[in-house]
Amino acid sequence: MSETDIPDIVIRRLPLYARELGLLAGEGRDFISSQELGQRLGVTPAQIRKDLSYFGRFGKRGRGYEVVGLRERLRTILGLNGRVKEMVLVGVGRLGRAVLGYAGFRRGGFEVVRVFDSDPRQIGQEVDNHRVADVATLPEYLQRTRVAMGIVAVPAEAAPSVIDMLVSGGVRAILSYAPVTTSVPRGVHLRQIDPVMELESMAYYLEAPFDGYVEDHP
Amino acid sequence: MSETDIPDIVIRRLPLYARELGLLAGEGRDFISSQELGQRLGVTPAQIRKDLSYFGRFGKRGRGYEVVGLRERLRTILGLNGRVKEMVLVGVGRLGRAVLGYAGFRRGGFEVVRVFDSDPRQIGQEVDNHRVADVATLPEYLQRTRVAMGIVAVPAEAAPSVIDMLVSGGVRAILSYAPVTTSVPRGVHLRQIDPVMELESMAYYLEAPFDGYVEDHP
DNA sequence: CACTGTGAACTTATTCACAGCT
DNA sequence: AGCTGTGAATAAGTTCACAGTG
Repeated sequence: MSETDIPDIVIRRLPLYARELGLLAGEGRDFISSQELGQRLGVTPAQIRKDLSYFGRFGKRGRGYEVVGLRERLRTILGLNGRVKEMVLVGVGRLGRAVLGYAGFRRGGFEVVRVFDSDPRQIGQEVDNHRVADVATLPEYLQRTRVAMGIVAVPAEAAPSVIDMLVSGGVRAILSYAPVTTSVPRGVHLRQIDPVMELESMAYYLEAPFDGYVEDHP
Repeated sequence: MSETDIPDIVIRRLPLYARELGLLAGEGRDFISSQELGQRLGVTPAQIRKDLSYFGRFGKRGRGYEVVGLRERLRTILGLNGRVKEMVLVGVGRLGRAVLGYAGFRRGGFEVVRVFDSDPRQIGQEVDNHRVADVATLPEYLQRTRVAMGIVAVPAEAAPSVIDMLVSGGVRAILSYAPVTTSVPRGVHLRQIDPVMELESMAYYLEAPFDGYVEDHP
């Protein structure tokens, strides 16, 4: 059972489960059934059980899942129980600074270890305890350190070339905030966060603001 | 053909198409085939054609799609060609301020029209040209203005109650940055942005950092 | 006996493949 | 000739339903 035969959509739900189990642990809860966990997450119990079954048998029949234990298992599966995951950040404009200051990364076990920018006015500045490095030094840095994750917070125009640099440098997981599609080789994982696209798609449901868009159907 | 029989997954791709068409228009491109558009977006041409066919026949056989025209059509379908979409923002901590300062919303035709917080130290302050209002006044404000979209940038603990207030006030599209699952009634659309979850799921692919997670399989 | 784990059934989504236009 | 638009075929994902078990 190699990791690649597990659907990505399943992998993406694991952090959701882990997150909720963390909350449950905080509430002092010992066991939880797929039924109740599903209710809290808006997911069917069968889906949770099926998802977990890709990785093993973690439940106790008649009892459910041990909250802390399952959370640990999931974090181990995700590779999150080793040391902090180091990331580079490219772009320290408004957005990059917000990312750098976001405490959630640190709390989740991710840490920005070096920040880069191409703007001469930024390079050399101190931002949130990081000296901003010239993006020209990024390849050398990646070569040397083998950092495997990167965050892209540069304008759309700059994003493709930045992403190329990251990929060439061996970065295999990239989170991009730039509103542009960029292709990456197989084996490299790129996730985009674009709040505007989320809003745009929700706008569709606000009302039928148009009528007869099918008027030219035969 | 009511809007509700179009799969949500199709609706979510429309902004992606519209975004790319905007870029193409900027490049002065007149027509594009589903083939080439698909290549640029990492989507199959058949998928693009099928998606568009839910709404009408927008292409010219032998030529492809008229770039500006299709973009306008898509934006109209999404309800984005009317006036600016007004939103409330709840939470003006670090994250909320970053959201407020993000120029992409304005560019995309979305505007934060009022900001709220529960922290007495924030209430009354001026943030990015907005006077921060007490979240206690949110219900009254929604009642009066009928603003239909909201952004939630409060800590996880506070998010469920804030989301409830928005829903009660008639907000039907909510973008939440809080790392917590909250259920909303049918008809209300909630999208969550959680960069940590994205990173966590990508971490899985970084390497097989574990071996034998199936050791207790039969 | 209340739950999990899981094949089988079903549903949804994607891709194929080609007729039909321009 | 080169593309779209679309039913039909295929693939992927979800849910059912129930045997098995602590």
